[in-house]
Amino acid sequence: MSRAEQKEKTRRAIINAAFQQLSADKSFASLSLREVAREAGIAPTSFYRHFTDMDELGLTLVDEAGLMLRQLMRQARQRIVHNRSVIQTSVETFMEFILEHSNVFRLLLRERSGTSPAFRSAVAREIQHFCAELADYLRKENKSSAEMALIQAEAMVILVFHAGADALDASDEVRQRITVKTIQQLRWLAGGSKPPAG
Amino acid sequence: MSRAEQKEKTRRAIINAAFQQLSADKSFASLSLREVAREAGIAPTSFYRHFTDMDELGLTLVDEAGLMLRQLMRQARQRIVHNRSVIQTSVETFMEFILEHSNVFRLLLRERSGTSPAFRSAVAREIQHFCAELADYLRKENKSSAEMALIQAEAMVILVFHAGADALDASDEVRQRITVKTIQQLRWLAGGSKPPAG
DNA sequence: ACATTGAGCTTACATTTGTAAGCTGAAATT
DNA sequence: AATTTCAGCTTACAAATGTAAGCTCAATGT
Repeated sequence: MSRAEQKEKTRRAIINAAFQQLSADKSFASLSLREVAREAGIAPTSFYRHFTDMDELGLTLVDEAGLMLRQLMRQARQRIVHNRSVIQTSVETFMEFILEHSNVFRLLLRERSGTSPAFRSAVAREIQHFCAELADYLRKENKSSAEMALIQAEAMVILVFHAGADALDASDEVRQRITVKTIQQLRWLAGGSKPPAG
Repeated sequence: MSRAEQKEKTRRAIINAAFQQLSADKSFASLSLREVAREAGIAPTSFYRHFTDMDELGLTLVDEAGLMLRQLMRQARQRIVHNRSVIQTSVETFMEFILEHSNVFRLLLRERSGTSPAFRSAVAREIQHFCAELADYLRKENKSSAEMALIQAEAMVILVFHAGADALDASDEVRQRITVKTIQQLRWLAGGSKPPAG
């Protein structure tokens, strides 16, 4: 294995170790460099060959999370075409998606209002991308102004993220209830002037 | 000073110290027992005369926060009677209120999706009270079902809390924009079937 | 072929943390 | 007046943390 390959592999190991340690009971701030290094299978000091800081690692994780958001968006769009209600499909897709990438979404939700300014703005940027894409869709769909569409999208994203985070800790049954609830909330936002049924 | 009085005073000193150390850049989880004790002006080990744990202190803070929510609710209601739009008055009241108790609201928002299950459920309980009261109001106002009213209230509370936390770090001008945005979002939730103006 | 590079290692150290053990002195009780 | 209680103190320690210094040795460059 080439040196560059090996280095990349270790880098991934660090990133994956960090993601793995993130959970319902463990925030990024509570991770220690040593713990991450241990999980990644390297010496604590070797960490510095890849990141100057835990903060730098954190920002990398946020970037990674942004990627997943875009992946989620694509997946949702694909399903929308040949299905029923847009909102229902989107929320259900979201719920399925976060089950596979739970820690990513918890990271975003927490660091959005977390303690590090650098993190907050990095997360804000990623979520803004996501909102902007959603707003674009809404604007075309509803023929609303760009400004209103963005405000609408932001509200939707916050609600869905929160609902998602709640759903992660819930039983299947409760998750189903959360999904229904969220769909209802989004329908109101989508413009209560429309008839309630999908 | 009686012994009981003195003890209560120290207890308050600890609680206040904790609240003071909470800020945009410092979450509860990142507080240390020693730091809090130092700020409260007592020896680290004296802390245990009042709380068995940092966790127990944290739950006390959450209770305190619940109290403030009720206070906020009262204040908002008073203003509603002799004013214009309910939503606008409420959001503006909220924004003013959190400027005075910023750390309290940050605590609630963070621990709502934070790392400790005990905290999460404590916060959830307090916020549920708040939501329930709001839902009750909405139900009477809109003649909607209790279930729908609660779902509506929950969405409103999440949006307002997030907006509030964002507003805390913003300039007056940006805060104004956030307020307007939030009012718009709540109007949609309140039932888009009504005419848009207040 | 030899020299350089650099990823990962070991060792080491100063800090900070939570908390155990036990003392003190003033308030409360008898 | 004598005794008990207990809030707060000092001292002490083990564990964990971030990170500096410097070694190793295989992959690269010449």
